[in-house]
Amino acid sequence: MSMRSLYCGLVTEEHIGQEVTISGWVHRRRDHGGVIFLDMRDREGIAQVVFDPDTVEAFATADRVRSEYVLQIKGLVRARPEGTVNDNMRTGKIEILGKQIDVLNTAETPPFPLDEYVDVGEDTRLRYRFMDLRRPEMLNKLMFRSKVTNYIRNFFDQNGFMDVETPILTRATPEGARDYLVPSRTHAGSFFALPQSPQLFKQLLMVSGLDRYYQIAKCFRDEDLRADRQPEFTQVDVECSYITEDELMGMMESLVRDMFKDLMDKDLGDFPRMPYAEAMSRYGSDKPDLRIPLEIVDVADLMEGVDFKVFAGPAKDPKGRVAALKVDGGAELSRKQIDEYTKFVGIYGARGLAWIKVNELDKGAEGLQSPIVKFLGEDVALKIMDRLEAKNGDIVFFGADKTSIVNEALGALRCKLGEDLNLYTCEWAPLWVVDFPMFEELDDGKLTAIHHPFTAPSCSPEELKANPAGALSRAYDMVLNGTELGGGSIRIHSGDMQKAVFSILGIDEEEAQNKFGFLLDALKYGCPPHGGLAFGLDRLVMLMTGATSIREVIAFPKTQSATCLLTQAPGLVDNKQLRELSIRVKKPEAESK
RNA sequence: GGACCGGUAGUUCAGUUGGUUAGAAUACCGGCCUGUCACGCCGGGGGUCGCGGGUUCGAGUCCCGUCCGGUCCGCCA
Repeated sequence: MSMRSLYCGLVTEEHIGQEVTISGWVHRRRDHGGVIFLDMRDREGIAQVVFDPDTVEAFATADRVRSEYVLQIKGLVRARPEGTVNDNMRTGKIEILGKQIDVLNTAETPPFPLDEYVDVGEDTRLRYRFMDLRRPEMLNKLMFRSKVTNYIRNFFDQNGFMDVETPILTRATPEGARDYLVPSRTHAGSFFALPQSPQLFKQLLMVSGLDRYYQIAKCFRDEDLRADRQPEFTQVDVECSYITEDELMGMMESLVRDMFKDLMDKDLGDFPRMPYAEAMSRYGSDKPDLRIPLEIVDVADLMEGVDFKVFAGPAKDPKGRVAALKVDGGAELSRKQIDEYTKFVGIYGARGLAWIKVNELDKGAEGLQSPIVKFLGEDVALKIMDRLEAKNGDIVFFGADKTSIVNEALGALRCKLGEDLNLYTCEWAPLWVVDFPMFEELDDGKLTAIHHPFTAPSCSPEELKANPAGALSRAYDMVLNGTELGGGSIRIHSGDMQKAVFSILGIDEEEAQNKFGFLLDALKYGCPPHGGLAFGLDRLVMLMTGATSIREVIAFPKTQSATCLLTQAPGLVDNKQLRELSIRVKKPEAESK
């Protein structure tokens, strides 16, 4: 005897005339005195059950049940009487005439409404996440996520990839993000770290000859949170032996493209490839949102003799950039809006936001409205308008500062304007960003790896050592709508190259041996050329579902302060547990519950 | 570490220049109602105004501190 013959949401006209058993929650109860309607809800949707006073016992029970009671109902599927069809419901053409109700469980009044008509605060939702996930909107996102992971597993399986689990208890990595640490009981004073990614393990699997590996892997980083960053998140982790960048990018691109086609009927087309330098120059970002047509244009060469103080920036900096961003029709922006954008670029370190409104270009500089034209000189101002192909009604914003500040400020402004003014030219804009530099210079002059120190450069160890700052890497990032979806590279498979990179990063041989000895060892024993990539699964599903935060596609996410409102984690532990781990906590009050 | 926004009934919110007993909608409880579908009508109960100080004759409102939630900067090889 089954508790259910079919899901509420899947009752259709096909079942008319059949006796069915459904089980689910009371979504809504409408009591008309002489007739009672119960909307019954389960994972698949909602069906209306009608109770007639003639069925005395069931009617009495229907009178008594409340929201979110768990019921098993036996009844007869029938077409709704004429004029009572509800076209807004998938099951709106039918109803179930209730014959028998079993109350499987009662429920207290829900802490917040489970319908779509009220936006409940996220803290309340997270405290009662088990109720929040009952909402069809949330259930649908989790069901979609499951479809995505299933699609991914199928894809890799069909392409000859092996799913291998790598350790969660592993070693702290000295570089990169802050580690989550786990104290070892059996080795007092020593700690495991949770993996920031399975990077080194998957490379070792290539040394082992697995040839093609993938894993849907949990990763952990103890850094501050954002809408698209959680301390534990999921990566689709991939690594292949004997593969080129082109093959790898092609395969990953087809995975994403096919998935969008099959799961959402969206055609992403071919992903364009853009060198890092071009992305930075045209969009001020290594993950440009190509839905927005605005571009950043250099204008420094037109400004010989101009005093750069007009930009409220520093005197002309040899490492600096002077660039402009033209917005079609932007002359309509009010002074107040421009002030807000000025404040906005300030977040990124810009000391001001110069602008020129193009009112009547045929009047020459007279037709320009701007606080800076008199400082630029009319001639220079017009040359800039000419280069930007500005026309009446446009506005041009300027950035002049250190290159990184100009890029970040104008890059962010470009995205902000795109959103505010709804300048999007398409729904989906994927691309590959390629030809990343190997290293980036920090303010103290030291070099740091842009990707990670296992990324292969596109030159020999000798060339790398001769000009590390100029070296490009064999790395690639997949970007969709301004979000970095995944990144990867061809890896270093020779010990000499690996040592050369460590040395450039200021890691001496002893330190390298100490921290990465197992990798250097592995490279000695015949490591095949290999490369791979990792997708951010949460971000991918976020974009696919239109969610504005990855918390919306994670069943039990953390708050911005990295706590769980549902379980109250992290929590204090008993002194006994601490003693077993040889740990003493500094603050006395934190030692006891 | 920093900037900004928010915290008032179960929920979503309003609350004027600091001034009577802090309101609305919805949810909840009771009553009525045989075709609703966010049913409707009548009635009722429900408040640590996040917390702690301060100013004041008087604080939801002003000031200081603090906690919580969120967006962002830093951070995230």
